[in-house]
Amino acid sequence: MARAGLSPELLVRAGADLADEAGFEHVTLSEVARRCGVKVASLYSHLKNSHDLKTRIALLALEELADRAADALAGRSGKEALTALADTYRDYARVHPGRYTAARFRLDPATAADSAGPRHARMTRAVLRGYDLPEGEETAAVRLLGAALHGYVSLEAGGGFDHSAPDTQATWERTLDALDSLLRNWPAPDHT
Amino acid sequence: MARAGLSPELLVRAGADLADEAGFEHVTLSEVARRCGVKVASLYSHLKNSHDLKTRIALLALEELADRAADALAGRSGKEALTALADTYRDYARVHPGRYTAARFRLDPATAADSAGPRHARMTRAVLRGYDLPEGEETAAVRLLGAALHGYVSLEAGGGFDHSAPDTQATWERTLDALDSLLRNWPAPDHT
DNA sequence: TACTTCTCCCTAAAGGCTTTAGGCAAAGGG
DNA sequence: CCCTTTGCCTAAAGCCTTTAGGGAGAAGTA
Repeated sequence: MARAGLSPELLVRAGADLADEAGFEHVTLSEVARRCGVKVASLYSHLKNSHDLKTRIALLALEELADRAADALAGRSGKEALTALADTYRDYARVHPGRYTAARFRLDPATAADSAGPRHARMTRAVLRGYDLPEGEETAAVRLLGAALHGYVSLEAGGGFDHSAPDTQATWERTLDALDSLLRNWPAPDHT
Repeated sequence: MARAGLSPELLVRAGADLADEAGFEHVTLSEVARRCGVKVASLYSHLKNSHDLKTRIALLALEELADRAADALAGRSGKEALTALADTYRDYARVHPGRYTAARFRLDPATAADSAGPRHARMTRAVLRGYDLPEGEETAAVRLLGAALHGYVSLEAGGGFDHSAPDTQATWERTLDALDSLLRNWPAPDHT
């Protein structure tokens, strides 16, 4: 039998491409094997199981996304940085919808800690450094910003905006304007 | 054979409960049949197929969520309304995580149009009526608000906030303060 | 070069989920 | 009371995952 030259990296890449084409939920060892011209059982020498494949695709996506975000952020601050980070996420989700979904795959704590996840958190905090938020408000702002960006991108990808009127590019720009404005005018805690 | 008294409603309810217990991605006709004390093939008299079951669970969740939101919004406006709507979503997602996930299940356009989805959109717009947004900015605000709320709730549910410091209740309240403030001070389009 | 060892991919098989086809018996109308 | 309808069943085929065990290249050693 001619050797196919499999490796975890090759399989993960094939799985990630499959995710982008067919959706992350359709990523299957069988299909990956088929695409690599190999029998399913052969994959088990390189991957623990199906969950392992999905985890590795998630790690790949987080890494790719963090690399792009880091490039986009270099040398920018304030609204420019906000826009750069946001556009990076949105563009990635559009070009690589399956990978983007994979990036949300739930990882166990140890794996998550070793992933590029923390890099993403640091980059978000770096963007916020361009705004001077009150002491102790950073975590709330990180979460709001993360939520708004992820929420927008995932609703858009999920077709949630398909049946309402204005094109999503316009409302995306307004969303970034609004977030920028919010960060520049972060409200004091409301004690009513 | 004693009749089990199946019906689409019964099966959908069983499926929704299963989703809440095991996660929407583990909802399976086999498991639903098992829980109803019935063989799998029997389900096909009541449901078209597995996708049909998931669709119906999604419709149920959207409906339940819209009913609760409508109750919570009754008689409120401004920040009270915003908080009521937001808390409804968050509480529902915490008590019924599988149903909440199901509510994001992608529906075909015709089904979506007939679902409670449009009610949700109308309620969000109703909340915004309590703020006077500039002409033509409503859709952007609807999307930002929907994105922020869904994003927060889904990141929280997905464990995205598990490994950072402050408790999520506090940052949730700050998030709502921030969104309220943003809606009260919606920025003019930025022509820089 | 010839032999050994290891690695890689294969076949085989068991178990789970989905879906369709066809049967039997309980419910319910005439 | 019969008979039609309906509801749940058995059977079977197809696809996916996972484990066990085998054969043939590739690589190291003499």
